[in-house]
Amino acid sequence: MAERTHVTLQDVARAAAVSPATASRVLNGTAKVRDDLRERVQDAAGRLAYAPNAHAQALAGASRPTVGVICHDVSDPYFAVIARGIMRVAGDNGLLVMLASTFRDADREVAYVSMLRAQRAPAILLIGSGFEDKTWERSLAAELGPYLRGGGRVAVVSRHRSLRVDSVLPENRAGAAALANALLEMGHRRFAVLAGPRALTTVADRIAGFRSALAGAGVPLSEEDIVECGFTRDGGYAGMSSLIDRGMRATCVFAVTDVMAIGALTALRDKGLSVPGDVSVAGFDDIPIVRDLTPPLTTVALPLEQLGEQAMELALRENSGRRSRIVRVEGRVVIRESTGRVRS
Amino acid sequence: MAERTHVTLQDVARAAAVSPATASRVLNGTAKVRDDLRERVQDAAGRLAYAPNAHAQALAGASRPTVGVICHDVSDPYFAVIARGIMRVAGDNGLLVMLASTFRDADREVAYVSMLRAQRAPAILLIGSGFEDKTWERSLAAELGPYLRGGGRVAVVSRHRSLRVDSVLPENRAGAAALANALLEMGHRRFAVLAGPRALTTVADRIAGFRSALAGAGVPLSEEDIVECGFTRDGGYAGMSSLIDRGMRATCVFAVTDVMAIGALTALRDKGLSVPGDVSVAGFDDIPIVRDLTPPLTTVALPLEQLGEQAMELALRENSGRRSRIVRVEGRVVIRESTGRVRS
DNA sequence: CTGAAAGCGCTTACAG
DNA sequence: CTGAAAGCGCTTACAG
Repeated sequence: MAERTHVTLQDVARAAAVSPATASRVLNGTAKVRDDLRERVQDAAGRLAYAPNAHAQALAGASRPTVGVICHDVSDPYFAVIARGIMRVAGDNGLLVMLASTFRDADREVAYVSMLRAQRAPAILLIGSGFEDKTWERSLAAELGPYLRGGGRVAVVSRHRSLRVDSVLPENRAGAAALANALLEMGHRRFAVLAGPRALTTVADRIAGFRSALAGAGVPLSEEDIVECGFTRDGGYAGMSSLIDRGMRATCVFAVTDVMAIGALTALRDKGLSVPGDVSVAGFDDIPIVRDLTPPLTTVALPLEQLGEQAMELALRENSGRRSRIVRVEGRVVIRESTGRVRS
Repeated sequence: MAERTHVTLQDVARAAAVSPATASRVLNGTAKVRDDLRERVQDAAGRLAYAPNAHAQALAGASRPTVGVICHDVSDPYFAVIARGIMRVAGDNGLLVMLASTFRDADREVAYVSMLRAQRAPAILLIGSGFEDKTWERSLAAELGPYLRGGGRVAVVSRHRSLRVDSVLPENRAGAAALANALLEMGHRRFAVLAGPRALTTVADRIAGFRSALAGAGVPLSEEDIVECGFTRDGGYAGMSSLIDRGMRATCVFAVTDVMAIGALTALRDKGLSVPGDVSVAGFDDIPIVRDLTPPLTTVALPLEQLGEQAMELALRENSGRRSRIVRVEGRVVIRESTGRVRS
């Protein structure tokens, strides 16, 4: 490998025949400098293609303008929309944003937090449901605590409360309950649920909300009606397929995320079943693509972009109180053509 | 804001009653240290929740394990799959990956490169078509050149060659030509193209390939048959809508990306036209979601994940030669149900 | 306004 | 094996 050789402030100062201090002041605009010196410095910097060493700057006390955002998978459309909101607010505040995917690997998540902490990033955002996992939470808290005490800002979206940091929380229970009520209203009485891992708080909350609304109407939802499958499009496909294979009795299937519902719809198509003719399907989140499906998907719409905006704003705005702030965000049931009335 | 106060190596060393040098050696495992000292250091570090300052480490010469990846929009499914490939290879090599979205803003792109350069990231990857824009290219080259000379690694995907860096290039012309031939074979003779900005090299190449294959068969493609619209799902929707409104004569529409084709399909559905009954639709890229559309989309499949893997590998593998390396990647036509034969 | 100097928190030869 | 010291490249009081 070629020698790593960099142009330094020293080099620029020397070329401009000024002190490093003066060169620094010119390049950062932190103080008035005589015109001719300023020009010489700018000239030299341009000529030498000088790029300041961010590490040295940071070490010397300059502030870092790059916030870190950690999610499970940037390619998940749910996250993608949230990220857009985060970046909008960050951009408005002159901040750059760098994203990382953990693929739900706890170690990797801690590694990213640790790296961001080591880099003294001004803020860290954690997006997406956490696991009900004490060990994981503890090692995460072990990173986050000192980071916060050191002046770092943290905000999370959809994360279990026990982290005790500023949070944006979708009303998963209420949203799922509202959806259940809408489906009951359409005449459905036999349901199945495509669930992701139950240890995910988001999954648990959505199932609980859905189930309690059904219970309120005297409609049971047994454990057999709940298929636990991957929290992905392929998971939804597999879950729906097995549901069909074992002889589904449900008139309506609730997939706990739109992404899973997409897989479910394709599984139904592949098995030759029609939606909503043979069975109705509903999801949760309202990611943009569901409008392009055939039929368009009934779902609980979360203001995803706002979720991201609010999280970034929480991280930006000083928390004057002594306890963590929580912003709760409501979902709204959107009925589209993937669900139909039951002919009685 | 709370005082930013951090635990330093000094603090750990003091607490363990050793020198900073020894503490450093223990924490990095760079040299043998007597067992009792080692334990004292590890104890102290744990107790104080010590996190090394990455800036100081970097400045002192340690290597940085985080590569930067810059794309137009992480939420674009095309990029998402490529990113997965990048991350797989990076993970195998013990590297962390941070992603950034530019939203096609040249200034922002340069800002990210500059930041990564300032941070002395070991490698920078640029993903996605560039504009045919000299000014942009120049300012980018002004950052990349010194970065490379300083020992940084750069690799790009789908980027115009003039940057003169290691590249992974999909065979856009050949792929589009093969698609055109397949469609001709199905009996189509009247085509329309939904194109993104012509200044994007990817768009220009795909149109050129498509058109030249048609020309080879004596089928003209006039400028009026090409609708220039946004390089997004909404662009495809708008482009298709206007095509319909002005009285489309084509039997087959080629959208230069799958993402645009998705919008086109929905526009057709909204106008009450059936695919492929009334009109056939084809895309390019083969992003995963197109299998879930109804009907599934005919397209040119690019091995997207491999594109990312190869780019990361280029950045990792020393370039012994004096010129930049180019990896060309072929597309493969995949006929699905969104295209049909023309009954003659 | 400008410069010399100290200091940010590490790592790594260099001595012992 | 261990420690004192120099140095990485900046910024910012502190003097002038």
